[in-house]
Amino acid sequence: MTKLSRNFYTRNTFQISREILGKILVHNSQKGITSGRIVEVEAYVGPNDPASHTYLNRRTQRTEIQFREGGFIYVYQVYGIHFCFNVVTEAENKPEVILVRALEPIEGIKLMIKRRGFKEVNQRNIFNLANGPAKLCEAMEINKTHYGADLCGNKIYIVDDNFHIKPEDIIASPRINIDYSGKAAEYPWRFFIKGNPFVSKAKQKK
DNA sequence: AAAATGATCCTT
DNA sequence: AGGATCATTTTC
Repeated sequence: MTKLSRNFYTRNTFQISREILGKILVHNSQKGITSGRIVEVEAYVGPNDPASHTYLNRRTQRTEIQFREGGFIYVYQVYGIHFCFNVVTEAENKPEVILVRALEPIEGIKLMIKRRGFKEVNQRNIFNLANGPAKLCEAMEINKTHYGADLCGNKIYIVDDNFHIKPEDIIASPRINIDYSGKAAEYPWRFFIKGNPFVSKAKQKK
């Protein structure tokens, strides 16, 4: 079990996207520890990516953290209701991120069930705990207060437990819900673990 | 100051 | 297929 350090994050976004699958996201919160294996992500590669919040280098209060070096947390709110958790990648002034879309719950399942507002711990609920970007934020209790936090710290971080995924078990497909971005909507920049039942319900190839 | 726009989820 | 529900950004 080793915590990923700075040099893991300050690299090519696509390479990290593939390598981060199978790693474990941990939140050491006041109420207890929750963790889950990352099974689905999407790459957003900045100035040249019409689907990215930093397309054409758009720099606002919201996107500011993306311009830092890799390893920091980018949290944003969508639809006024939900939060999405992203990992900042690459070197300073290369505003790229990886959106974490789904987790396979590992630790603190009872706490996650509670945060999600489910009544009981059953298989169906466990599958629905974190199989979507906003769901995992609720289950892990990640919100705006974590904007800009350092993944190299002790609160929220990612660890490697030597879980191995064969390269052929990583599926690349188009990203979800970015129809507004024209041709970029077709780019295969969503990555998930083949056959994993915790991947989000969005259209999924065989 | 006001309008438009969602990197979603849940229910019907 | 549609409603919830509001922060962030853009436009006037």
